[in-house]
Amino acid sequence: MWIQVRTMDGKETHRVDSLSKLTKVRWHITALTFNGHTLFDYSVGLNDIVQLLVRQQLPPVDVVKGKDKEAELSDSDSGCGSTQSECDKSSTHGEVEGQTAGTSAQTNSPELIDPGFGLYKINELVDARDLNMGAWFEAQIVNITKTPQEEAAEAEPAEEILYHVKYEDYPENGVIELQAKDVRPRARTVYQWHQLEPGMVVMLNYNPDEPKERGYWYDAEIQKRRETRTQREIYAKIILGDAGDSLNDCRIMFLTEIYKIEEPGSLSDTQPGSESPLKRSNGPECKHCKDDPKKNCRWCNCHICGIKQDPDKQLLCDECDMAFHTYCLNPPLTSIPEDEDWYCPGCRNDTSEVVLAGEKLKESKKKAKMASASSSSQRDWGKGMACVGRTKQCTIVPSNHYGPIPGIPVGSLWKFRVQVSESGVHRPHVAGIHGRSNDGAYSLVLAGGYEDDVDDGNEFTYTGSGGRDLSGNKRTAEQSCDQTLTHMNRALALNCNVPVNEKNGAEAKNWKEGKPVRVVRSCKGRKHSKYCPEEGNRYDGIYKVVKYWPDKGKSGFLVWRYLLKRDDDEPAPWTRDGKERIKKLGLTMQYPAGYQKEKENKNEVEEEATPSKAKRKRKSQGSESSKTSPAKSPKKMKVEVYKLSQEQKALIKNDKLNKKLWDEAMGSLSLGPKFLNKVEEVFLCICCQEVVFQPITTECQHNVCRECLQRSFKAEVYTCPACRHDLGKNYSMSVNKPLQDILSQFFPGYSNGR
DNA sequence: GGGCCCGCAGGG
DNA sequence: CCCTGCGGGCCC
Repeated sequence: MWIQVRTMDGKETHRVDSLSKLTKVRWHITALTFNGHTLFDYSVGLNDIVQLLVRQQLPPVDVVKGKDKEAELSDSDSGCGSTQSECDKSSTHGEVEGQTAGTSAQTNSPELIDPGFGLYKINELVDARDLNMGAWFEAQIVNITKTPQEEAAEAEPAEEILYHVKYEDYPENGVIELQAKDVRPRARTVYQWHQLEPGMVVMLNYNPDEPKERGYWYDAEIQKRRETRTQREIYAKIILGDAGDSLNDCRIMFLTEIYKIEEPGSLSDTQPGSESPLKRSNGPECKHCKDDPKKNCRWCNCHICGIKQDPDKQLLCDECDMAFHTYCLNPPLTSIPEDEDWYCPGCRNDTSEVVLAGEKLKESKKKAKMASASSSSQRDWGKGMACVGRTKQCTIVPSNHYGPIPGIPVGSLWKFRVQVSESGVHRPHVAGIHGRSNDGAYSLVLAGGYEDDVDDGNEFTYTGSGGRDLSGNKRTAEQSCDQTLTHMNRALALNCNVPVNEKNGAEAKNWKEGKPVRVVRSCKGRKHSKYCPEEGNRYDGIYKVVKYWPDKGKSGFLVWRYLLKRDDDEPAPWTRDGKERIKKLGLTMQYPAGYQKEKENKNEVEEEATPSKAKRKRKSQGSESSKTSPAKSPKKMKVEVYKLSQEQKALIKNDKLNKKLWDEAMGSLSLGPKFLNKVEEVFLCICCQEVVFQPITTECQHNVCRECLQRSFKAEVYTCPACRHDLGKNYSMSVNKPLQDILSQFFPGYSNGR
């Protein structure tokens, strides 16, 4: 188990591995610590992202008073966060004075004041980088300070100059301290088309979220310049920050607004900042109404009525940042609440669940009921695979799907049951049979849980579940009473091609006509069956129930027994054909992401702990050590190509609208069964993240579920969810039937229940 | 090695 | 919501 911890402003991210339920929370994220509560107390779950709000340690009262409170709280949404952790500031005193002086002076007296150091003057107009997004904004310097000697001494020997700037368009952010590298003279030179060359680094307008729209001003390296008779194109690498994040091959939309990056100090002897260049235009603040004042917009105005009026009666939700008229709420509020934070009805948590600082953790009802609450055991759960949850879910077929899972060949191997569950082959975590008592069983696992079962590979007997006393929060136990033909036992009986008989059992007249059961063999069954794998769990193919009958188990209690027989064209893993096929398909043991195989881990540790001289020598020689450990990577095998049936080929050809996508997918036929993963990926709906159902193929060549697109239109968003191409309010949604047909053929029944 | 017993997932 | 369960790590 791992969790990710990051601060609300995104400035600090920590990944914390190998956690367990009782791991005490003791990370020091800047000034913040938890006082020893456990992750469990905080209901931190698997792969959760934990956001911490960095709070300032309160300085003496007189300092707080003089401060602009807004400026001190980091504001992540406006995109203009401050530069450093607020809590580390110690020299707030003098700065406050400078800040206020600068603020009041700014608008009225543009006179430049030289502080005697640095490259800029107070009141100079500059461009300043926002450190969160890497974009540049027009700003003005309101003060310039040096880092106090004693603070700088430890980190960097040289003293550092801090420029205190105010963003012109974001007065609410207050004054931000920036280093010299994040400040530069205001851009004033626009390049001509013919001046632009690949390799040049310039500043231009780009919108990473919606590349065709106006966005913010980024530094970018020109990669390609193309000119035809009718159009000009520039592609550039957008630089998102000085950490090196960048976006390659971005088509630039605003070619007549590409600015030269001014060198620091380059203007100091002319009249810097005195004449203000034309204001650069950013993208609309609201992408929904494009800042159209005539539109009622539920995103930039009241989220309920969309009307702009009464801004003083609009409450901002501290979670989703939407505005709400006090009188639009249900029930309406008569006044603005006094509390510092306010959450809209959609974001508000049950207040009884919220733990305030210093308050005792409340016991939740669910946890009170969980065994761990009452047990005195101090066992530390959660460090392995015993109690983890799934990290993915199989959605290409529904959970009540009969037959093979598309893309998962016989012989597939997984180390843990949770992975088998993720694959969709056998969904329950622990249970041996997956089924529904009024439908049938979809899969079962042979794990030797009932020792009197016999297994001949092609044919095996299986014992039903139940008849055990599971009190004490157990999952298995000795047989202690009779089993009944209910629940999963009845489900498995229903697979048998004969009317169900709950008293005497029954035998199929034509067993092959029964419902198919996916069978997984686990290494645990190896004690009794040589057909079970030596390690992990293996998918062995489709079996059918030949007959079932009540029997007396070794314990003396009644159990239900089933005889299953293999009925699958794919060869069984233990046959020669099967072994060859496993090789051909390159099937190897799958381990969970990030899972370290124990043996290797141990060897590694041992070697590290007690390195003999000889070993150490060998290690330092490098290449030889890789020879001594057997090649970990399996030999690259040529995988058997995925074979399309004639019908499939015809259906693909029919889907003319998606020819390009199918060409792309077919490029992966050589991946064998993984071809279907590619199809899944190519035809994933960007909204619901499942294979598109009742797909609409848009004019911009994207595929979305009809339902998902309708949902978008209902919210008055009439653009393609994938690329934001405008589809128009009256867009007629017609399902791409050829695509639906071929997808149903690849992923049978995937649309059930959608 | 063997008993204990946890959260999770699924059905009903 | 409740009940069930052919896993699997922890701890003796």
